[in-house]
Amino acid sequence: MVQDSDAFAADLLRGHTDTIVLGVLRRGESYGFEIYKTIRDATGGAHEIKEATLYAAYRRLEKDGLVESFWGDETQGGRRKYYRITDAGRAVYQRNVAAWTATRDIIDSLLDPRGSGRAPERH
Amino acid sequence: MVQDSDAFAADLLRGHTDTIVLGVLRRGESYGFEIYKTIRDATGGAHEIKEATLYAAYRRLEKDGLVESFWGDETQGGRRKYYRITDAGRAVYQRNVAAWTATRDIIDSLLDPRGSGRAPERH
DNA sequence: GTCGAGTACTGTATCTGATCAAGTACTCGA
DNA sequence: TCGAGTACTTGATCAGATACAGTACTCGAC
Repeated sequence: MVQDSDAFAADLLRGHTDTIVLGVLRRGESYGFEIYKTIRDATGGAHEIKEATLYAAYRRLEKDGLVESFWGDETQGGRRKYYRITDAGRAVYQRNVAAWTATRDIIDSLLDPRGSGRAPERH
Repeated sequence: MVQDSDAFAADLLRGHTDTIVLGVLRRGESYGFEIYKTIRDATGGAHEIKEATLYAAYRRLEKDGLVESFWGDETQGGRRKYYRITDAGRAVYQRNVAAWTATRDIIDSLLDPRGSGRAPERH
């Protein structure tokens, strides 16, 4: 959809979800819902990455060996599945950040967003 | 796919295609293949937005009234379909650039790409 | 004079990540 | 005990991107 952009259009983050999750886990292990809240808070409460999207990403990342999971030993109460980034995950993360940086600069140059507080083409 | 990122992973630009096309047309009317070449050149030859993707975007944008098209009067040779951004298109473009800027900063803050040549968190 | 590369546009089928919608299950404070 | 919040899961569906294929014209090379 082209039109709406209340705060964010639907899937502007698409394709970056895995990298974002790796970016959160790079700082330390965490569990599913906490990662979700971290991202939600980072987006200023506009939490446009939905739970289902993230849980799908966790599975994808684990299948690819980029994160590993284990159940926390919450003796009482709600179970939590923790995730930890692997070495392979860190390597992919580095590459994906580079890809993001390049992509970001390309879009910036094509959109030329004046007044965005950032000067394009300065180096 | 998480893994590969030779130059760009598959659809990192996803969701931004329409905005990018509007960004090109904002500078002046153009025809389909020329827009394609403009974007391809901007990406340093790594043309990750495919022709079919763009032609699909043109149709979408026209359907939504954000661009209008007309056939060029190439008296000799290949027909060219020209596109011109409409007022509605400019309005949407402005909003989408704002959405892009916000999205970009969120991803930047989550990825914290040090050494990207850009200092996060400065305001 | 035709052959291939490049230009230029189109259509259809398929893939994949994101989302919707719903459900399960536990905790804790009112 | 009831509702809100925490925490995870699954299945169906959507839409944009891509693969693949095709049509048609131009122009330089051979």
